[in-house]
Amino acid sequence: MAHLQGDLAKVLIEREIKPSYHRIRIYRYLVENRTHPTVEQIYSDLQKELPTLSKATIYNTLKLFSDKGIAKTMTIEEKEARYDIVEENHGHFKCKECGDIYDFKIDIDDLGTGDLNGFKIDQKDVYFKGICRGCQ
Amino acid sequence: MAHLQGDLAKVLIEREIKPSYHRIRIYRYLVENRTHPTVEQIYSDLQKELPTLSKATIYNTLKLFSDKGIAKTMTIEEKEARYDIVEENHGHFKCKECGDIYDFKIDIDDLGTGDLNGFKIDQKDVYFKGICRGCQ
DNA sequence: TTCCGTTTTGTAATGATTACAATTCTATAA
DNA sequence: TTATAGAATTGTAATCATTACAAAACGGAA
Repeated sequence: MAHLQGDLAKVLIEREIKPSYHRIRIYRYLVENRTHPTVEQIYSDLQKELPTLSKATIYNTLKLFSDKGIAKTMTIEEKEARYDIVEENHGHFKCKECGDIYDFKIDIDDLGTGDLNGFKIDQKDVYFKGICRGCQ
Repeated sequence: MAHLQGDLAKVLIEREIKPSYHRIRIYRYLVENRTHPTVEQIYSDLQKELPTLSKATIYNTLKLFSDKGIAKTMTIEEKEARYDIVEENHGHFKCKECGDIYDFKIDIDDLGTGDLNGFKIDQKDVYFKGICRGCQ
């Protein structure tokens, strides 16, 4: 436990992220709080110990983490909702480059319901992200 | 084709949606444009033919359609992004009632890559929605 | 036609996110 | 140790999708 900060710093360095103090603390927060926190939550919790922390830093840092692959955003990365006629058995692929969204066939019901016993599942969505053929 | 409006109206009535003219036109737009349109796109396209159409109506109507199950929103219904440490093989279940998000085990790589030949897939996300055990 | 409830409109408010310039920090070299 | 350059952080203002809400328009029943 004594080397926690150091261990975390190592992870950042491996991913080519300079381990500044704030970055380490934000990363540590994510590791210790597996609760899908919002920026707001991260901010209000960490501010108790880091009074000068600003939201802008959190946004910057999370964006950096996402780019480097050690954290990810849980929305499909849209601030604008998009709408769809209800239709079964397809997933959505979003190209990071051109932003286009492609449908692809997938049997979503093949997905087991995992360990969701007793849960009522109304909707199943599968989202992939990457680079489409045309943008490679 | 002559009865298009009427056919669409029937679908709405089946779902207990009073088929007002604007509602039919918005539904028709979704049926004819399988392009995951945004509210902005729906608005600017439909406005050419329906000059008095307002965005508020589109928001209202899409919300109604979603509630009645004939359309769906393609985001996980959050305006606030949530963050996650990168970790493999779990999906996210969001309870519509309490808003909590649960992880569940799933082998996402079991999902075939569908017909995405030549696409580079960086990230695969599975989102379920419904009612959790505690809220039933 | 009149009336009532529903739908639609327009605008103002909200709230997350981004942009950006100014400030602070950090590591390295003199 | 001090100076300096580049990176990180801050704070605030701007942006933009979405929601709230009251007023107006609409539509069907009597």
